[in-house]
Formats: sequence, structure tokens, C-alpha cells
Amino acid sequence: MSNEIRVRFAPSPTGNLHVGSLRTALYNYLYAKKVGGKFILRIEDTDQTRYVDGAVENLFTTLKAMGLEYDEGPEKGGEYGPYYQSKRTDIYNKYVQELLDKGKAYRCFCTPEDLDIMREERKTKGLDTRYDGRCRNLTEHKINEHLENNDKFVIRLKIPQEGEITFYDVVREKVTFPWNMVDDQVLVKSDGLPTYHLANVVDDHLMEISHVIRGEEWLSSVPKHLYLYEAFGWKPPKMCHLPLLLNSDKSKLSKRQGDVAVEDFLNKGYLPETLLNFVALLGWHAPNNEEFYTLSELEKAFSLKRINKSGSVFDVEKLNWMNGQYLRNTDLKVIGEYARKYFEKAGYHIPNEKHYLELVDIARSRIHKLDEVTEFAKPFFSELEFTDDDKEILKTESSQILFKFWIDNIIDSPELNEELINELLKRSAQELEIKGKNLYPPLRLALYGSAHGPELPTIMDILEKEKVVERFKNALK
RNA sequence: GUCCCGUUGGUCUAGUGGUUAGGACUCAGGAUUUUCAUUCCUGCAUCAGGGGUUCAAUUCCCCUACGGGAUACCA
Repeated sequence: MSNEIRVRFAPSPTGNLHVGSLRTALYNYLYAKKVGGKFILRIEDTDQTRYVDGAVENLFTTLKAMGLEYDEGPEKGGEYGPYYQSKRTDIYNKYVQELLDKGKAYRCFCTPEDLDIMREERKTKGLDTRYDGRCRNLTEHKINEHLENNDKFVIRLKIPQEGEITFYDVVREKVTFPWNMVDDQVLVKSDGLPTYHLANVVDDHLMEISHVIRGEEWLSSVPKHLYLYEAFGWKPPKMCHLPLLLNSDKSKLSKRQGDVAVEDFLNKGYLPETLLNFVALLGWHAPNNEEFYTLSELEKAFSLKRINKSGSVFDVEKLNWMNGQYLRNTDLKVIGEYARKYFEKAGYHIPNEKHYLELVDIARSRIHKLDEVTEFAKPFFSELEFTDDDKEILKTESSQILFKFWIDNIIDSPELNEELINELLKRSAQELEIKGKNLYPPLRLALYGSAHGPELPTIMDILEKEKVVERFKNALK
């Protein structure tokens, strides 16, 4: 075994990538980068019944969108493949046989129905629901009888029945479990495929994984895994169990309370940079007050030792705020590229690049996510709609005088530029004696359809002269 | 039920055997802006409770409460 740091992200392709998984992937990635190790992707697809079409592809594209590149894994290759567990069945079979030979595992011929009854009975007795071990000591004769009958069986791990196990977790430190609370875990299902527990241990060993960094929901499985390492005579990797991401009611983050798939967040217009930054800070923090990090800054700042123990609520309010910060502080052209698909979706034909960027710029300080980006562009692409209150404002005598004045002064000028607009604004106030709330709201209303919104010169610039005149004329009626 | 893990404002968090317990989001108020938004400033609010140990505990130990996770031929 080398001293190289090798970590893995090992999702099962059962749907879209969950933000919690994203954080797990990110922490693995960051740790590898930090220490100059390798980041490996392994697909844990041992459960055929949970196979979801397209999930693997979705995983690849999402990781790519997030900029989390792996050193070894599917598509990429590596010396430790294959990286799909479904392609490693022969390997697992070999090791299970070894366990059987060593007496560390045994065949169990109980049917699922038998087990249901057993658990029910144990429960009514106030016991835990572990397997009661009735097939632990089947005679050779009995086993052969079952085999000759072609009876279905699973292979279970023969867990010690007394004593306790203590191990050290990078995050939790010392953790102890009594052995009599650990189940004789099924290692191989009756379909001949391994369970996560077997596959994960065999693969982590064979792939020379040095640190297992995964969610806290796995903490209680560690004794089984460690026992497996011991049974094989292997050195176990360091364990590192991350605190969970929580709903606002503190339960494990789930679909019930909104979107949890990275893809969903991306579609709503959260930037990948925001998501990464936000999720990095859920459970980890540098010793300072810094809240904004690029990926490469995270690579330098990250450390396993500073991971928190307690779960963190995924606060969408703060995510929104952070995304707004990214929207405003990232180069306008970059935001423009991210925003383009939303304009296409809205069916807004983009007149020219300069105006397009002005539209994006108007929106970016007023929105939190990019799916709102066209909201402030709408008045430029569709007919204005006025409420009764709006119409009252447009109808007043001073508004009408104002509109006439502007039309007269714009119509013959060669160009409608900011200089002219400011001059006319000034003259409106001086010559017409229309100022303040009799000046700006009516103008903006006539041109933009709302008393609030972007600055007048910006509106007029995007509208261009012809349309400005047209809208003033409409307001004149 | 049983086992395991956790607990600094509503939320994310920094921090320490002696601090006015720091920052961010949210919320409230104010300033700037022709308006909205942005931006800036100010304010509200926290060490779960009870026992120890100690000159001193938010910090160390124990108990309780609460929260979460695991209890599958799912991962």
C-alpha cells in the first residue's frame, strides 16, 4: 500500500444528484486537491431494482457543470477499474468465498417472509430487529440439502456476539458500538449481487482508498465494515462522516420540502459557483469570517479537521442572497452567457449585444436567481399594460404637456443620447416647471410601464428613439 | 423500542478556562439614489437545562431534555 491519499465519491445512480451528495463530492474533491491526492468516482449500482435510466449521465453532466473533475472513474479510466460496481461481480464472489472458507460469513436460507415474521416477533418482545442468527450454525448436511433443493439464499456476515468496537472518526473522534447491536449484515443478495457493505469494503481496499468521506447516515454501518476489513486481514481506511444537510424542520434534507437536486437549482438560475460556495460552508468553515470562495480558494483553505459535527439547515434565503451577490459581482458578460437561455425560453429576441447586456445588468441587481432575469426585460418586448392608477397619472395635464414636450424635442434630433436626455430632463424642470414626482414617474410609466424601475437614460437607450416616440405618443392618446 | 451521533441568536457559523461572545443571512430603522433595486450605516436577538471540577466555565466531566441518524436481500 502506498501512502498516497486517495478518496472517492461513490454515489448510486438512483436519480438526480442531491445537494447533500454534491457537498460530499466537493469535500472529497477538496481534500484530494488540498493534499495532492487522487479523487475517484465510483458508481455504486449494485441494486438493480433501483436502477434509474439516465441517472449516470445526469451525474456526469452535473459534476462537470460544477467543475468537479475526477482523476479516475468511468469515462476517464484508471488503474483500479472497472469503476462500476455492477461490472465487478466476479471480484466480489471471490472475496465472499474467502469469507465463507474462513467461517466469517454464512449462508442464510431464510425467506423474506421468514424475516418479516421474525422481526415482528422480536419487536413485540421489545427487542431490536436484528437477524436472530438461526442459520448461523447450519450443519454441512443441512446446507447441502438446501443447495441441492436449489433454495435461494443470501450470505451474511458473522458478527461477533459480544464485546464492543471502538474506532476513531476524523469528525466524530472516538465512537463505540456494542457488537450485540450490530446485525449479521447481508453481504450477497439472493440474486448473487453484493450489497453496498461488501462491495464498498472490497472496492475501497482494492482501489487503495485512504479516507472514506461520506454522510453521517453511514456511521452506524462502520462496525460491519471494520469487521469486514479485519476478516480479510486488510488495513481499513480512515473514516470521516460528514454532518447531514437538513430541512428547515431539521429533518434530513429531502425532496418533500422543495428541490434537492443540483440540476433543479441550476435550472432555476443559481450559478454553479454559488452552489459550490454555499454548500462548502454547510458543515465546514475556515477560522476567519470569509464567506466567498472560488473553487481554487477552497482547495487551499479546506481541511477535514474543521468540519463541524452537527447538521446544517439548508437555508434557501441565504442561498438567494449569495446568488444575488454572485450575479452582481461576476463579470457582466459571464452572467450574460448564463442568462441567455432564459431569454430564449421567454421568446425574447435579443436586438443587439449591447442592449442585451444592459437588460441583464438591469435585472442582476434586482433578482436572486436567473430564472427571474427576464422579468425586468418584459416591458421592452411586449406592449405596456397600465392599471387604472397608472392611467390617472398619464392623463394629468402636466403629464400630457410633458409627453408633448419630449416628443417635440426628440423627434427631430439626430440621436437620442444620454446627454440629450439629461438636458431635456433639466429643461422639463426649468421651462415646464414640472419636477420631482410629476416628472420622473410619468416618464417612466409611459416608457416602461411602471413608475419604478431602471434609470430613464437606460430605458431610452434600449428602446431607441423610434420606440420612445411611439410610446410617448401612445401615452398622449 | 434499541443503538449511535449531535446541541453558540430564527438560520449558517467564529471563538475562548477570565471576551462588551465576533461575522453573515433574515427582520426592523436610517442614509444615498428622480423611483425600485443595489450599496452603506445602526439596531433586535445566542452559549438547551441541571449538577459537578475550578479562584473562575459558554469552553472540561456527568446527568437530563431536545434534535437527528441507523435499525432492509436500498444505497
